[in-house]
Amino acid sequence: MICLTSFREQDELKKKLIAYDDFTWKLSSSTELSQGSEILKYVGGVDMSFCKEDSSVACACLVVLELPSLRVVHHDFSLLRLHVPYVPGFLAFREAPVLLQILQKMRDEKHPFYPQVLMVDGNGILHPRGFGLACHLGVLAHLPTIGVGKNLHHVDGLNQSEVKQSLQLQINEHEQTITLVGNSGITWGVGFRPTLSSLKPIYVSVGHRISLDSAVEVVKITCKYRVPEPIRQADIRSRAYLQKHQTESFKELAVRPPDQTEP
DNA sequence: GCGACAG
DNA sequence: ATCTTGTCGC
Repeated sequence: MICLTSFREQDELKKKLIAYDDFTWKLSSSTELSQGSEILKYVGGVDMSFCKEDSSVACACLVVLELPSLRVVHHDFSLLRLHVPYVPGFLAFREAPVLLQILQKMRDEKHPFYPQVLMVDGNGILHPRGFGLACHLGVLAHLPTIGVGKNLHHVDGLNQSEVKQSLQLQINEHEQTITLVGNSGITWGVGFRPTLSSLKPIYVSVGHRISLDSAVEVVKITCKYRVPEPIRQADIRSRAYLQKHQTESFKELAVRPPDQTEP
């Protein structure tokens, strides 16, 4: 049930949104060979998979990859039953709580691989009210986040086929980007074709504490395939975890009939 | 008015 | 999100 409180919560959290670079690390490709300043090394990714038999049973996954090798150095899972439905524009209310929990667990343990930036499968400010899952999670975790959508959320006149057409017209290089400017003139994000073979673009937008330009840079250096590795790995691993623990998870998460106290 | 709408 | 086989290509 989506009501005013959800709407207001997004508005409240949105006041804390930071849409510029607010971190100390640099990309290793950075021109200024930083003396003493840290390099971006640990990139996180989150995703969730759902049970085909019961779509309320889900597995949330957090992975951390090491740059520049793109090797997975950490992963963690959470198997749970969701009680909040998916409603377009309110994805965060369904997925953010678990993802936040997994992140906090890692931070509380003072894990050495705690991510410097997190990639989220879901949009950032590319959202009807400018506050998608990536923003929501970023603000709550106080972590730089990048929104990555595999489909375009139709906002401000933005349209999937037009974006594709525009990218087609670019007879440019291999990887192609197009700035997503809506009817109002607002820049919502970037459409991006990571590889030659991927006709379908991905949609990158600011999550929290990062600029669009930096977000796109990070996406570029993490793309082996169409979907950036951190998200792709979280996707693969959450799905595998769900399948491997399918039998057990059904027992644990099964809805049992209410306890009947025998007289 | 109808349809479209991240995962 | 999930349902789904083969198939073309490096």
